[in-house]
Amino acid sequence: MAATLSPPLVSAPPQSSPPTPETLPSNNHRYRYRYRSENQTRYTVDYTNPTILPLIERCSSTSQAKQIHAQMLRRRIFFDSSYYASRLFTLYALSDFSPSLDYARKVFDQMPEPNVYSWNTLIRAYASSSEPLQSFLVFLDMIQDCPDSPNKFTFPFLIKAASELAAKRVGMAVHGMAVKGSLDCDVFVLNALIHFYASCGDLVEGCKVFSKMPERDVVSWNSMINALAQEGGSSEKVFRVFEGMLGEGVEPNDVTMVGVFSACAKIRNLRYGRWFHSIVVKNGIEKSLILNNAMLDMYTKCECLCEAKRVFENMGKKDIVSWTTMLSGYAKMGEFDAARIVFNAMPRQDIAAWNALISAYEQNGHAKEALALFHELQVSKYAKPDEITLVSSLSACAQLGAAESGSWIHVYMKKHGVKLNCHLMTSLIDMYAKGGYLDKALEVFQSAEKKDVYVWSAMIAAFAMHGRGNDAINIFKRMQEAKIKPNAVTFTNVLCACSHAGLVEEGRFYFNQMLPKYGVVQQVKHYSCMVDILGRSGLLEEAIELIENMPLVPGASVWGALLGSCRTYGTIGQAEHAFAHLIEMEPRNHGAYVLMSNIYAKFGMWDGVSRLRKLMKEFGIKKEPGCSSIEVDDTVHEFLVGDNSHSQCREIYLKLYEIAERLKSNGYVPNKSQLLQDIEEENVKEQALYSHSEKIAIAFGLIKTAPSTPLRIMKNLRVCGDCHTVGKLISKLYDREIILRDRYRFHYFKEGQCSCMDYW
DNA sequence: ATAGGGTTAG
Repeated sequence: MAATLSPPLVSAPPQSSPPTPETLPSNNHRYRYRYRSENQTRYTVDYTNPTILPLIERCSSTSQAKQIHAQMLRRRIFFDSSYYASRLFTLYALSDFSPSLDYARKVFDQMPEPNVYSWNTLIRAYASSSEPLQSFLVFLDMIQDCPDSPNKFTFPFLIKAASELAAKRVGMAVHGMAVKGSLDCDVFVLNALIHFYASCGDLVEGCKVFSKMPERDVVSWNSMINALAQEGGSSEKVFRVFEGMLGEGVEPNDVTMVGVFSACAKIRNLRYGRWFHSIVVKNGIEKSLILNNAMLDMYTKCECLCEAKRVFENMGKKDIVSWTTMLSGYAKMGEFDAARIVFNAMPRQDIAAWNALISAYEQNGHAKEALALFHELQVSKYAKPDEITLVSSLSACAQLGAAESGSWIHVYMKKHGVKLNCHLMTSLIDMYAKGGYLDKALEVFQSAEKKDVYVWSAMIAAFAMHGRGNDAINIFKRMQEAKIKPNAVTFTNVLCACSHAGLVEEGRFYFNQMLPKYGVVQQVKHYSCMVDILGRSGLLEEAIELIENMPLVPGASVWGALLGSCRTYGTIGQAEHAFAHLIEMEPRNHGAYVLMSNIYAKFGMWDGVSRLRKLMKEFGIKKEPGCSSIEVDDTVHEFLVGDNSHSQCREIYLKLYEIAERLKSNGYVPNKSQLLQDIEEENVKEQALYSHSEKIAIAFGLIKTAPSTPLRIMKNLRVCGDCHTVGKLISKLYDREIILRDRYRFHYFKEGQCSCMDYW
């Protein structure tokens, strides 16, 4: 039948060619009335028109629609029957072959008297368009021009528009109008309201609507389940609501199951996940594409890749989400070979696929691979970096301390006109700070127009890691002036700043104010910061008291902080106590063994040292090798302790030798105390001192960069006492600033001094 | 005389 439309079944005269938006009057409803006044003569129209309706019903393309449209204009049906006009208009507004919503709008504006149905349809079309605000403008016109009142169909669309806009007050007003129009018993209206309140973040109100409903259908339950599933930390509630649904005998459908799987995925609950999977099978629920994807997501998040692979392979239809989910499943597990195979097998590699790989590399500590991929992406023609790519890549630079590469990305952003959102701002600040460019971090921070709590917190962290405690606290104060509410992250950074700068009073002050003044509950990490602050300044008793009285289970980080301060101030008993707790929680924490053995060595308890060493060997625990890196000419050079694999190894060691001689002739005596734990022969110790990775990196930097260029070195472990002394001396004797980032903070060596004032 | 709502990744 559709084929008979072309050529037109009614031979249309040439002047009645289909209208185009250009030839139509503009979007102004005054035209509607003009049409009427110009056409006083009414034609008799057969409202049971036998030809038009079947044509509209079978219409499946724009050109067919336009032919029907032309006929209706010519035969005046369009003007004389608001019913037929509305049927035609729906084709333009909602069908998937609609040329555009603008076009539909122009057709709408031609209708002399659009009926309620047409008004609703237009509101509906805008609600799910890119301009949901238009729904409300149309609604105002409707109240003005439409003789009939808005009905039960109008409200769900309006509420949907309010959800899209996350316009809470507007939606509440619509809710009020629905109540006034006695439409608040319509299940569609109420379901829309649940969804609306949830999308504005007001689950309480959503629950209220839900619980007051006289009757609930499957969509009501789904709206509730999905609202809770999207809210963080409500997974348990999702399961309870689901059980409530089964209890009331409502059959779950595929949308229900998407919600519950997403809740499982969020909290990685495989047990529930498998149970839901069995329900899908038992109830014969249609395994729609989205449902399959949600199951896939659940299994990958629960690290159950075999199961995920089975789902994936049994899927009839796969889309890009399916592929990306599978890909990031492998990547997050560190199975990068498998991830790459999926990546290459995908029908097309969109930016999400690249992001999945890049961020997995970055999150698993393979920052170099992440950056390499980012560079590969830039030469690819098929995908363009987006904000997520940039955030991951900047984080990779931050990890590496590769500020040169990072600032290159910053330039790229400026060149491509990427607008700085808060995520990007935070990443940039973090990258510059961790790369040793505190001033650049501050520059970005100051240029920010809008700063959210993370941007502020990142700047506090930046000052903290550079040992600038008071500046960090100042930022914290300014943040409050700007009326930004600090969160748990903010306080971690503030306390960390106090710890690095030895600000005991301030630390105590802010720690105690967290809950009463700011309503932020102290977490284990805040306690460990506090223990660190107290312990570092020798207040060990107070630190221990704090641990004993804390309302949470002291985590490994708390005991680690205590053990750390025992090295300087503690008794052997306190240290052993902390160590015992620490390895009970983290038996494979190599740092703990090294620290404890350092403490034994300090007390000259060599039997303790060898006992620990035996233990480590027995459990196969290896000391993490020291590794330092330096960025020269956009390339990150990495050196392991005692490394001799670099192509310029010979020059480096000659330089090291030269440095040693020069330092010694200036009165330097190597400090070997921190090596006692793992090397016994005296001469080897001295050699080891010269082979520490940060020294190798410094030597390399001295060779490869112009005189008086600052050197920026990144180290994976804490800097040892000897390297710290050497750093200070080199800064003076070679007239070089050395900016050394260790595991915890920065050291600025300049003219023989270090910014940490030897407090670290 | 026509009709509507809820969903997956990064």
